[in-house]
Amino acid sequence: MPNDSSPRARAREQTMRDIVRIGRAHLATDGAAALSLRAVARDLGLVSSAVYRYVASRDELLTLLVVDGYDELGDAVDTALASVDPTDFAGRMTAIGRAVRGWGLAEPATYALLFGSPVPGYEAPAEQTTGSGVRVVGRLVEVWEDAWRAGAIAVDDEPLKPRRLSRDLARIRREMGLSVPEALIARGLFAWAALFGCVTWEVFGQYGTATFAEPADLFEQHLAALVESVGLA
Amino acid sequence: MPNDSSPRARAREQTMRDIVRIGRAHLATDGAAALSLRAVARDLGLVSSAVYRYVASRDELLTLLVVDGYDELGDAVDTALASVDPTDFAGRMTAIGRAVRGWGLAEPATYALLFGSPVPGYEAPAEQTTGSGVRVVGRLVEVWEDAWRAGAIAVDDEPLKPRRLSRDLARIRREMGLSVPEALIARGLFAWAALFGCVTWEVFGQYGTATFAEPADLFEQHLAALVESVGLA
DNA sequence: TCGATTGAGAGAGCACTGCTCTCGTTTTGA
DNA sequence: TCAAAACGAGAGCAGTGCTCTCTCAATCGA
Repeated sequence: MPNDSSPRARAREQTMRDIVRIGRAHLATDGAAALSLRAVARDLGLVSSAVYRYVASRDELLTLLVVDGYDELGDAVDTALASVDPTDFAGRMTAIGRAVRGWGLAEPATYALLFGSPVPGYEAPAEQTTGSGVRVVGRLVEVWEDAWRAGAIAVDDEPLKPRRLSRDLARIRREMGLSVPEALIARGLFAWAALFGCVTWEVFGQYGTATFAEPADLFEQHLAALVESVGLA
Repeated sequence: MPNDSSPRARAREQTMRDIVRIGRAHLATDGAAALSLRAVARDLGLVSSAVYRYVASRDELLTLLVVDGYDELGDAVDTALASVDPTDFAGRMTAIGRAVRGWGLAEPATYALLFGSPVPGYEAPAEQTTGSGVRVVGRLVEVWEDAWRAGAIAVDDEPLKPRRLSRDLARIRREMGLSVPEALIARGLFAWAALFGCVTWEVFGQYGTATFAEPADLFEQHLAALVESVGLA
């Protein structure tokens, strides 16, 4: 086993970084389905079989890019949150939404890899991706939890119907150590899915022929609806 | 030119139907990216080059499947609407939502083709797909328009800010001949994107490890939030 | 009815893909 | 110093989309 700081180990790390970098570039220009290990190898100046020393398969390269994407999105959200007053709960939620939209529009191919169609025959291995994948929703939950504790959210505190749903939500509440009521968890799950729905709609061009001078204006309206949907002022 | 009802023409139509049918089967089992003209040809008992007599390219087969999918989804929505009291506006909107979710869960691969990542290098030709693609949102608009005319929707009738957004919404209103106020158009666009966001989240498994005894229960909560978001009782 | 045109299918072939295997060469750690 | 490990190259297999040419049958006009 080579030492961690041996020339060979450092060269290996550099090659790994190059593979991810070139892979990201191909992803951005050609999309996930067209991502080719052979093309990455060519750009690296290697023969195709050589990259299999670093990446076990095309799917593993996809996993690397998935983790890379989740991390970058998480960083974008955290950066946006850094300049928001922590007691401005609606502002924090809005900032998260804007950050997700901004990153999605800037990196549509990676966004599609994370939130678009599952690549057939490929399932992102949970142990490698969930850690980075839950960062955004984690930040959202933090906002709702903080807002609830501060009494800034108006929502019913009664159990939802039917009881089996109430049980599931209560279990999630317990497992995550939350103090927000069940109804807010349900509303949070809605807001989470709806937020990405709005961003996906715009990134994938599903609005179709409807054109807007400044699409961000419409998104701000959507954000207001999202903030409203969880009972934030 | 062969007659429209000549044996050759009828055989050709049958072969076209077979191609779409087999293509749908492969789509369902292997996904869009793995859709292979050669495999379709094998299942048809033809050599690969022969199917090019019917379908110009793999992308054209995808287009056929896109149109087929939009039509099937539109039929599902129309069927669901047929058994709803037309004056029950919230019920109509709920029925549309349930139909979209039900179809998406039943046909995840086709759903992914329509609402997931755009296939790289492939853009669905608008002239062939938009006709079927706007059916669902068309039904939604009908509900909101009817509800507004019946006075069943509570929403501000003042122009939205900024003015450039107001102009765009007013233009859409004029072009579609709507009587609903601008704010309701914006809320409708939100509800549209959010609805498909919720369905996509479930079809693509983005809820992750959070499990529900009956996911439909959660979706019903989401539907309530959607109905609420457009100002319907 | 006959000849020309058209459509359909088969087969070969090109360039590409993911991936495996073997073969030398270089670097590493004991 | 030397065996082991890592590395890169190359060949090869099976699959892909797509094009080209060939043959044969169906169709249509005169």
